[in-house]
Amino acid sequence: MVTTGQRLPARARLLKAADQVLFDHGIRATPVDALLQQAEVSAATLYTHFGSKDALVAEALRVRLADWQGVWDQHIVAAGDDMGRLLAVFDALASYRRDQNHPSRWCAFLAAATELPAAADEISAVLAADTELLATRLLHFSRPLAGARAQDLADEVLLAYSGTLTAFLRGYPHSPIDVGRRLARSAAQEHSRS
Amino acid sequence: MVTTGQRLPARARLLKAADQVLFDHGIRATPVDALLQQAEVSAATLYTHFGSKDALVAEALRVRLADWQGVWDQHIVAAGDDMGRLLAVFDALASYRRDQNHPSRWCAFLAAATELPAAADEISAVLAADTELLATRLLHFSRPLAGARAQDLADEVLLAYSGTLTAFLRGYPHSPIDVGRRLARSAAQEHSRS
DNA sequence: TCGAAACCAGAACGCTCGTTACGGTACAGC
DNA sequence: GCTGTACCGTAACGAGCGTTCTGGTTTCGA
Repeated sequence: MVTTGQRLPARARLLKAADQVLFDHGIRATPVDALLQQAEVSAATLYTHFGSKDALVAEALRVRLADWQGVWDQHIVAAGDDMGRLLAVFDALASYRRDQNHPSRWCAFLAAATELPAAADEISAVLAADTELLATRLLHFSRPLAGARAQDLADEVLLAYSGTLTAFLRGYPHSPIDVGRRLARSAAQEHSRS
Repeated sequence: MVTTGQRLPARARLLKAADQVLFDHGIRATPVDALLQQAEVSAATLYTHFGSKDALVAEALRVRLADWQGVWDQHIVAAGDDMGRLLAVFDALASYRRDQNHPSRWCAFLAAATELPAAADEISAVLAADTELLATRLLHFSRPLAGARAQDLADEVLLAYSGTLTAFLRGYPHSPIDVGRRLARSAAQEHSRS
């Protein structure tokens, strides 16, 4: 969190602007000029740093994934018990969305995969990495709660999490994170009961 | 299901082609020419019938919503009990995806809203209609199972359903419909227990 | 102080795409 | 047979966008 009045270097400004504009108004709907204007950067600078709009998008997505992972980490260590660690992904989502001062329509990775179906592997790879991260961690946290059926529970929590994200796009229901957490908790209880 | 060798009229061919191509390769990624080629129709015909690509997209989405609703209807009447009616949406989804001979990446309405964020109201209205349909019906079927907390249950099932759709986009988990159904069932049981 | 590297504004290029225009053909109803 | 309607293939237009180019200015370490 840099709070000095110093201007960030051009590359950082571009990434920040991309994160702010791209995932709110839409990736394809945002022309390069809008990014340049937001970042107060010239076109030549963008292309010397990144080479193409797609490459900038990919890098912005990677940064975002790393940020999101960091926020999730914090909520995992702050959790008190096994159930708390499993459900930490929902607290992290609430925290991540609260902390970013610019809105995101829903999930940058899912949106990118939808908007750029034939995109370079670089871009779709970030969604794959996000899914991989979710699947691995949720399986890990499911084990102490569901034992042999941990995989089933992990799949269910991943679905609840994805459903929460999609609810932002639908604009319904109104507190999707609460609903998703409830859903995940009842799934966990269902598995730990048997 | 027309099985005659007769060629469909141009308007119907266009709608069919739109449904086949648009929601697989992506709406923005599919140029008008690809639709014309698939439908074996000239450009002039498209524009006399629909006026614009966006209008064709909107109409194709409306047709799709009506089709989907019809499939869902069938599975509702075929269901045997309250729980079956609530979960019929998952059976309908499985049936709908099986019956269409062309693949859909995930959900046409959610994809359209993502790809065309600033689209004419016509297009975003279809996602709103889909959400409205889901919310209304799920609330209706939740009542006999959850009574006063029917709204909570309906919200949860909608999230499970949305999560299932999103899982297709992620490519994970591998049988999202089964996972979604399990999630919805345990939510329903949780509510009927209390 | 010098020189290189980073950066700027703006114009220009080339391509894609949605849309329209043009001239011609098949065919239904009167 | 005539006429109008629906449709065809193709060419052209115009706008938007990603990318590159040009020429000049700032920044900053040696």
